[in-house]
Amino acid sequence: MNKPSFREQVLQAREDAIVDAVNRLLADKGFDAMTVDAVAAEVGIAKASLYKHFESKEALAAAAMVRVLERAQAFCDTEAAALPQPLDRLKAVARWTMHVQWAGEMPSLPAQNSTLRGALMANRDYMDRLMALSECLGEWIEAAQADGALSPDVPAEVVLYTLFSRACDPVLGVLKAGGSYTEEQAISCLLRTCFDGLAAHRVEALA
Amino acid sequence: MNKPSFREQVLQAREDAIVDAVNRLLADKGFDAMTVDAVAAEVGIAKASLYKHFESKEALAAAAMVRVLERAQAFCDTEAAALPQPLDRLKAVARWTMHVQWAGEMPSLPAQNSTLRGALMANRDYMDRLMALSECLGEWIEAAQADGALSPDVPAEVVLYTLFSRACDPVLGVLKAGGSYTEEQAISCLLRTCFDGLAAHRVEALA
DNA sequence: GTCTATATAGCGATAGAC
DNA sequence: GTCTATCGCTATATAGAC
Repeated sequence: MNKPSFREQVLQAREDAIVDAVNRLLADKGFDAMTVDAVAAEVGIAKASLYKHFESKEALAAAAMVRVLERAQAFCDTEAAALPQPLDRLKAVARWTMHVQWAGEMPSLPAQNSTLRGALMANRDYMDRLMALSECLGEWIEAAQADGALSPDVPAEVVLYTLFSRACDPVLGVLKAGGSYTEEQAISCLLRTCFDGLAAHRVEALA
Repeated sequence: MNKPSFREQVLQAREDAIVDAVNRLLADKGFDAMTVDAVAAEVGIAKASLYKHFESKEALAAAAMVRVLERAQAFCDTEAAALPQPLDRLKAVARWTMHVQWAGEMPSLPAQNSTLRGALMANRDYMDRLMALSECLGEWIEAAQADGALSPDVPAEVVLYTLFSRACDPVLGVLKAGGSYTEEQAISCLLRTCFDGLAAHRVEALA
């Protein structure tokens, strides 16, 4: 682990700026509508220079995904891990993803683009980070199931997929666009919907 | 209401075939990856002929959306309306949308494509059907809230948006691709997740 | 490594004959 | 209304000078 040279630091800073721009565009317009020209324009460099850093548009998207996965992992390792109850950790992570989405920093990729899917699954960095995060969440899910906090009717993998899906749920964007809710109101409402469902629980019916 | 001529019936049949193909491709690859050439190839006619029936790619997508909205409305007017409880009607509709998605017949459009959004909102047919369906569901939602079946913490519009969102929830596709669940198992599980949430209810904790 | 300029290809849409 | 052939544009990716 040598100390990076000044030149390497400058390079790293430039790549960070590129990933920033990709992240913004991905969150705003989506992968298909994002053009490499737009990325270059936002960073303020020529398109050809981009291809010196990343070999394809898919690689750009992968880099943005890697970084958001790193941010998620960091949140899990610190703030979420500090909570005693597994269920509360999962809720904290879900809440965090919604804040990221509200801030316009959640790069959301189309599930159906096959060339993108292929590039991502061939990307070691991306897959490793995704696996690591899934494993961390998976442990909490199983713990929450074991202590009865999570419904036994929903398999662990379905819980995991649902958490990932809710991180990109378009409902939040609609609520933000509508303008009738504060960030806290909208997120709390969707969190409740996710973990407690749309239906009333009617505990009082037993009284 | 004159009886349509034979020529008009042939035309109608052809347009139905076009919408069929568009619907399949939209469900399979999404709007951006769907090409007009592919639509023409699947129907078995020349691309130029397509443009005699629909003026743009966006109009093709709109036609597919109109038809699925019609199908949904028909389900609401018959099978769902036959159920006595508003909550059960909403669950029936949600279940129906999931069956459509499982069958690969749910055209799902990207929420972020602005030209498509503009074309849809300028399309009278589409907007009218969407409004009609939303109004129908909205009444049931308010009725279910009034009788305490739906959580009072979730605003009616959030319930509505959530139902639309779950109709396109990628989780179902992942479960189908995984191959470990039957259609009935997967859909029942997601229905439960949607209406009752991921968390356990712990009614027994009161005992 | 950064730039300008360009190669290459796919796609939406149209022209014009029949 | 259907076809073949093609236009016009855009977007990814690259060549080559500096």
